[in-house]
Amino acid sequence: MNASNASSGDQVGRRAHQSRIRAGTFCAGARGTSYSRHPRPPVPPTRHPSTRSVHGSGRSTDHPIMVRNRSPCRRPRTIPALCAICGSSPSRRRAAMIKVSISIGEHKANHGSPIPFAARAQHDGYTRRMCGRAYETYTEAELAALDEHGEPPDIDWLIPNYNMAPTETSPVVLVRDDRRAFAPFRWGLIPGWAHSVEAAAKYSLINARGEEISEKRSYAESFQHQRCIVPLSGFYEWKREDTTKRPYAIHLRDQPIMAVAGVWARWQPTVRVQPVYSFSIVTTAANDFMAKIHDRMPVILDYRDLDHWLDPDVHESERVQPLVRPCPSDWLAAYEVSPSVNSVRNKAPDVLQPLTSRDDYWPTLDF
DNA sequence: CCAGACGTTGTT
DNA sequence: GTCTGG
DNA sequence: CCAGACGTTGTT
DNA sequence: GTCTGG
Repeated sequence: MNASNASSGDQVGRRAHQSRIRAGTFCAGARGTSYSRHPRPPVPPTRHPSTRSVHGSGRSTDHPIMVRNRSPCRRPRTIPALCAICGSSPSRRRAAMIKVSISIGEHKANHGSPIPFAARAQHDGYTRRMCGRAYETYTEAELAALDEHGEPPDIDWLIPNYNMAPTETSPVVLVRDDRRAFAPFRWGLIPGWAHSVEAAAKYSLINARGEEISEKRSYAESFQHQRCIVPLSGFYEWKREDTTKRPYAIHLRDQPIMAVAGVWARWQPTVRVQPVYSFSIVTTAANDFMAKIHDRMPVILDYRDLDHWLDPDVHESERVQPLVRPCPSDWLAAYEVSPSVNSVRNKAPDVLQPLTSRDDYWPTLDF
């Protein structure tokens, strides 16, 4: 039986799927989940993807009741002690300090830059816009292509994810005890020395620029000793034009699985807690095909290079770095999808449906 | 030496 | 505007 | 990547 | 853990 195809079982399947994802454990027992190779998603329901409510809380300071009702018991409104530099509230600073383990002094010291605040926000650019969404619809049988003996892995946690976002769990392939192994890792690298998962997330370690990965403190160790493959059916990329952004699904023309280069890490704050295994996707400049959509792309490896990439004994940058390059353009194809994929909450297969006809499908042969 | 950071993309 | 969570 | 939150106190 | 900045 095929859970993702049965329309009556769709709701149930989806709910179970989501709760499994929410659980966020890396060995969550999603037993016996199977799905077809190329699921035929149901017709997309009409959606209003990004209708944002603009109105405020509905309570303003000049609300008649608020003005009239000045009982003597009421405490005068006090202005919270906002940071004079960044304007952050005490609670926000406290939260930040707890999470990142910084002191008040550090908080203030962080404002040492001579660049005015508004400009600094852009200059420092703690924003995240990158290769940040993917999908995984392959089967155990298809994963055999990544196995060293060409055998399908014996795993019971493989779940289709039509809209995979950072913090979610993905299968990775790595070398463990001298052999390739499949394991469910969290997307977003958490280096072993990170103070917390949240603190690591602040640095947006979901992508590693391949050009400088060996020199970055957050990645160098992983790049040297802990490389992995992230098997993706494809990934989403948003093409920006003027003020619009339209999502595309990008996939291989000839293979159901792209072997994306990744690096992984193990994080274990104390011996009492379970370690968290996580990964980051290595990115590189866009090839000609991808450049039509975006200027960056994940490193997609040739299957013949998997051993080389995964080999923990290969640690010299000169031997690994050559693999970090854009794949040939003619490996790829793409098509536009509905903006419903924008929301990570939309997990149903229909986010993969071509937006209109196949007219906007971009086989590489178009070049 | 110690303290503190450790990142990406896109846009300016 | 900026940060967090998925 | 995008969407959505962004806060406190005191009481259950 | 390792590098950078003061």
